[in-house]
Amino acid sequence: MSQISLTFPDGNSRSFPAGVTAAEVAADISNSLGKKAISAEVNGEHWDLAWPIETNASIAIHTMKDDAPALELIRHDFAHVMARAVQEIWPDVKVTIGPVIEHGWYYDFDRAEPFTPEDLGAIEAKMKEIINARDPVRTEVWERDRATQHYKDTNEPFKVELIDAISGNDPIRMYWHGDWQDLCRGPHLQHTGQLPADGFKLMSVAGAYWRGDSSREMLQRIYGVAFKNRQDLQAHLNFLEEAAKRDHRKLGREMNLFHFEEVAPGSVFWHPDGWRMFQSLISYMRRRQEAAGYVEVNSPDIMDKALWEISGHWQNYRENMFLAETQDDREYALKPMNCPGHMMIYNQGIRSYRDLPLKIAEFGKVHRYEPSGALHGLLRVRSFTQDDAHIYCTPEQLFDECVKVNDLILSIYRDCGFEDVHVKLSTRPDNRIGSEEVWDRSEGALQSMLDAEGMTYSIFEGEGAFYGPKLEYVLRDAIGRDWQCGTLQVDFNLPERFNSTYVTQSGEKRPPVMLHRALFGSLERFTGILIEQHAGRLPLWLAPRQVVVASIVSDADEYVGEVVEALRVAGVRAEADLRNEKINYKVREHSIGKVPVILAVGQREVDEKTVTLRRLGEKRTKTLSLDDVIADLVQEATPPDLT
RNA sequence: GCUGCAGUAGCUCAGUGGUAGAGCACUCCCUUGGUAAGGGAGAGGUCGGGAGUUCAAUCCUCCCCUGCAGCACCA
Repeated sequence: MSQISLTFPDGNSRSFPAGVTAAEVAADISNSLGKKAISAEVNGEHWDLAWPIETNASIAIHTMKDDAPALELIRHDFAHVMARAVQEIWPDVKVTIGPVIEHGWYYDFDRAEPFTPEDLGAIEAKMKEIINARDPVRTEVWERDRATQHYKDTNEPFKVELIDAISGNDPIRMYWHGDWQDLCRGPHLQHTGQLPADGFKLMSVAGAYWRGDSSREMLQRIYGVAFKNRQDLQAHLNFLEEAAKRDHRKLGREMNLFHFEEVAPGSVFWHPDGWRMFQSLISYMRRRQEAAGYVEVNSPDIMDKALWEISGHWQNYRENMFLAETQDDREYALKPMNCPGHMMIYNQGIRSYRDLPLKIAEFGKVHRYEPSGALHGLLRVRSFTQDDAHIYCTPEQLFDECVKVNDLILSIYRDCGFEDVHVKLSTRPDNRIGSEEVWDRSEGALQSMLDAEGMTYSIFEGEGAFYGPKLEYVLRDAIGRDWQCGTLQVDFNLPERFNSTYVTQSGEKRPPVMLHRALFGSLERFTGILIEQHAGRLPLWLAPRQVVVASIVSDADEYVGEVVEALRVAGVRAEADLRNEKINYKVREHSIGKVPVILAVGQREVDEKTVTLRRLGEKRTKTLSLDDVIADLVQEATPPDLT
């Protein structure tokens, strides 16, 4: 029998017979490790204890103390145990796939009747039975034909299709949890008793397309969360509860920022305070862009179909456009994007290489008929304001301009309180315009910039815009859903479609390279994310209501007026609350409204010409001279780019 | 758009085959109270829209609209 050499994390190597299992290796190291082992890492691959090792390899043994592999196994075994429970209760249900996701797993089932909340309770109970039974887990590699025939015999058509999709080189692996079998690449635990019976919870049922394809069957997906123990589970459930309080739709109501109406689904009615926050962001961005050499323009909201035919939107994007009906026989559309308007501005007059890079910016409101199911508060709307800009430059300037945009985005996000930003590079989609060579150049420009800047990013094949690849700067909402905010896109196509040119040094006409970029992305979405990020407790410069001056006794009313006036003169947004209510009541109400600073004024403050300051969320109060408070607040309310 | 769930006062929600209730918010009165709800009174609803079943529909059925969760989509 041939021998192989296994190298352990400490650098030592030992010789084992080829085909030794990870379980045998663990037991060989020590009895206790043999008992505690749950899986291994072999040459970087998560390895089932039962799998044989055939070649020289590096190996590490995992126990339940290793969080990442332990949770991976627990969640994956839960997926199987849940599927088994479902099929034990409803034998006719067809199984499909059940992967591990963040915090848990899901499993997709094909069943005629919907799962109800009561069903979830029954499934949970059955799962606990399976866990208590401590059924052994075992695995075998099967021949393709045998596996296919097996699933035909057991009437599991989805599994047959899955086997077809497994590449010829990969083993077709079967797993059993007790007598229940599933096709699975593994690895898994050793028996169902290793699962924490009080560490999981079934969360929800929702529809999901088979293989993510909207033309295929809609299955029923059951989501579960799982942790190593009851405490971790409870901590997660608490987190979700807390996150729900940060939902911008709820805070938007409590802070009286905006609302939605049935007459305009997906469009925002901004209230005075919400609009103030919105305008603070625009003012800030306007200053940042001016400092970065942009010029601001404004282009029409409604333009003739002819323009959209040139840009390609009519052919590629019409189902998402709002069309405008009029008395005349021309066809108009509301702009879904600002770029064609900017092309018209670029094309006025003759451009010289001396004009480049030309950076045209617009706070442009665009309208897109988004699918009804996609709408989501401020985060996905049908009309929104982009902090849009198009940079026209020479091919030689392209790289530097990409670097500048990247730096600007990161700087702005930092100012707004976002430190970690996920960057996605989306490459050429199936539905696209432009030659392969142009796409190569565009994608290359973005990627080389990212590499040069030392950014970490992930690549999403085929998810680019129809006219060019894009970088997406992604921020997370309160419960961990990702939203694209900033974007940077390279476009060699539009300038050609619009016959845009500039005159080079040698006097010939060339099409410029065009960059599409938005930093906030959508002001509406960014506002929503900001609210969730700060749980409504916005930094003073963004808070629509900065200070409320509240009287404690009516004898202080006149002085309250003086304090408000002094604050306003100093540029701080202040308002008086003279209502005939107790200070407790006023504090509670303005706290719910997320007013950052409450200045309470009673007889004492009147006599001493002071104010008593209370910060949102703090119990502690401080009595200070009015002048000191104003100086501090003015400083604090200054936007980060002006400090 | 798809699957499932929901829509009753401004908000949060209860309720019934015989045209409706609570708390908070709102208005008025009393109260001048020191940091997250002081007391009382009053006003407020075509029960999302339409059709059907029924002597009678907010309640049952169907269609539509809107929202929520997920999927698909997201230039």
